[in-house]
Parts: sequence; C-alpha cells; structure tokens
Amino acid sequence: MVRIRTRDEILRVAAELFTRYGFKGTSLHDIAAEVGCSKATLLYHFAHKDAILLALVEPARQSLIDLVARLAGIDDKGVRDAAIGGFIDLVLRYRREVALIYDVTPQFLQEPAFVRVRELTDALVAGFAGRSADPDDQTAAKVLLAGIAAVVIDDKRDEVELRPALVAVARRALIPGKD
Amino acid sequence: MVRIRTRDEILRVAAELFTRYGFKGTSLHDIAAEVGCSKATLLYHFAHKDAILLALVEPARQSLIDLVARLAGIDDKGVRDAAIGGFIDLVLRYRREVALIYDVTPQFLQEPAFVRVRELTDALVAGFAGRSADPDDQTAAKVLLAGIAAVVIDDKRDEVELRPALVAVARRALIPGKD
DNA sequence: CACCAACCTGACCGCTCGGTCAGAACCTGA
DNA sequence: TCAGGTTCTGACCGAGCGGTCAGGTTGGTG
Repeated sequence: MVRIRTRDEILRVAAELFTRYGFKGTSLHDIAAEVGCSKATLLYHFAHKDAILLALVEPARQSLIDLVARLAGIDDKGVRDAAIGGFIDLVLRYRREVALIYDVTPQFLQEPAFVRVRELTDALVAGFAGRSADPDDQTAAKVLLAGIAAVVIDDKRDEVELRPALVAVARRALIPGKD
Repeated sequence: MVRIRTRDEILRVAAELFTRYGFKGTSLHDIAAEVGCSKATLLYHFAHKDAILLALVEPARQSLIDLVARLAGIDDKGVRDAAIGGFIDLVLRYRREVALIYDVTPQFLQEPAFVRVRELTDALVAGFAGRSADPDDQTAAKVLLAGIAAVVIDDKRDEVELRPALVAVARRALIPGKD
C-alpha cells in the first residue's frame, strides 16, 4: 500500500483553502492544521509553497495548451465557434483552478512555468475575435473571455445550465469569423 | 514654497503600489519608503493599512451608489442602456480604483464599508439584464459586467477608443429591455 | 529478524509584517 | 519670546510567515 495519500490530501485541502482565502491568505500552517500533519511534512512533499499551487493548476494549464494547439489548425471561418466552445468547456471543467489562477495573477505570471499563459490567452483572444485585426473586435473578445471566466468562478449555477447560456452570449457578442 | 500634503502623497503612492503589486503585496514599509517618510507617519494619518485602501476606493464606491440610485428611477425599457452607459463611464473614470477593488475581493467584501457593494453590483446585474427574470439573461449580464471591468483594468487602450467598443459589445450581447 | 528507504516531526531560524509609543521637530498665533 | 497643537520619527513589539534540519517512526523486503 503506497503512502501517497498524504500528498493527495495536501492538494485537496490546499485547493479548498486557496479557493476560500486566496493563495496569500492561506499559510502553510493553515494547510497543515487542516490536513492533520506538520508543516514540515508539506515541505517534504512539495519543495515550496508555490509548488503546491503549480501542481494544482498544472492539469488546467495543460488543457489550455491543448486547446490553443487545436485552434491553430482551424481556419478563420470556424475558429470563433471552436474557441468559444473549447474555452467554455475548459473553464467549466476546471472551475476551481481557474479561480486560483485569477487569484494569483499577476504575481505568478512571470513564474517560469507561467510565462506562457499570457501568450496562450492572447491566442484565445485572437480565436474569440475570429482572428480579426480590428481592435474593437479584440476588445470584445477580451470582454467575453474575462467575463466568462469570472462568471464560472463565482456563479453557483450548474454547468449544464451555464454552458448554453455562456455559449449564447458569446455568439451574440462576437462577430462571426469571415472566410 | 508649497507644502505638499503628506496625506495626499501617501494616497498617491499607495494607489500606485497597490495597483502594481496588489494590496497584500505592498507593505507599509514600501509605501513609506516611496513617500520618503516613516512608517509611523502613515499610521498617524491613517488608523490602519485598510483605511488607506478604503480612502482610495471611497469616491468610486460613492459613484456606484449614485449610479444604482439613478437606475432605480428608470423604467424597464430604458434601464439596460442606462446601465451600460453609466457603468462604462464609471469604470473608465475610476479604472485604478476598480482594479484595487477586484484585487482585494473577496477578502474585503465583508468589511463594514463594503457589505453593500455586493448588493450594488446585484442591482447593476439586474439593470444589464433589463430587469429580466430569465437566469440566462442574468448570466449574460454578469459576463458583460465582469468582462468590461476586467478589460478596463488591464487594457492599455485610451478610454475614447475603449468606450464605444465596450458599449457596442454590451449592446450586442444583452437582450434589449421590454416595455 | 535486521535493514533501509520513504515518510514524518518538533524545534528552530531569519525575516517581514502591521501596529504602538514616547518624545522630537515644526508651525503659528499671542 | 513662549505656549500649544499638529506633524513626524526611531526604536521597539508580538505575531506570523516560509523554510531548514537533525533525528524519530514506519512499513516493506531480503
């Protein structure tokens, strides 16, 4: 029986506390107390406090990378709808992780593992804008991108209800891609 | 020789540093060093660190109260456009303050001076949704509200360019008010 | 059994934080 | 000139932070 349970428990508790009190608002002591282990144990499993956050957020980051790669292979005509659907699916699947990333931005944006997040979201903005060069289209794309993320973070509606509502508002707000 | 009011200078510097490093990421020592005074001087002018933030944000909060009051006097047919225009004007006028509020939420949301902010934004959501009871309309309203605020916070475009773009995307995305 | 690596801990460290306090320096009007 | 309120400060405080370390505990394996 592998004793990896403690590590998972740390991640579970950390996600909960980071979500509730923010990253800076949660101390290693808080996490350790909730897990029921010592602070030193946390730092046995994770090199730094930051490493806990990175581990929590990594799956979402990987999904974002995948999404952007997928969008790169789609023509201008279809990219808007693919971006909308893909992004909404992603943030609904990783609601908690999205909240964590938003909480910790921009301080973590220059973390080596995170430098790419900015360019990833830039690619997403381009997708939302149907690769339009018009600044107003890009502004609209940013509004929707940030707005959807924000709603997903703190709205209590179920994702089954939320998804069509989010897709609908994005489709209404964003200019369709040209061919 | 004009005596620069230390209190004003503290607020100026604090706004700058809070914006750049966040509220928690800025210490009283940092502010004092930048102002060129002692930490004790800060606490002579402001009872607590929180009081500095509250003072910075107060004008924006008052404007929000005024806006919500104004919307209450408008009928369902016109409330959507009034809310859109009023909110966009407000966040463009108080870009920095909006950024501060978003940085510090939700920790400050239960501050006595801030308890009302949540209900104020709820009123705005209702306005954006043209007072519709449809949850999807309210979701759309939340997306636009949060999205506009987020864009205003970190977009570098001039407000003269930004305003029409923001109004346009909001009009497109939100259902017109019925009569 | 003994051994060893993985796992865990209490005690401790250096540092920064927000905040306090007694008193110095600085006006300003009498 | 002096008095007295306003403004400012260095020294200090207790608490909390992330992180280290030497050593104890545990459980599987030969």
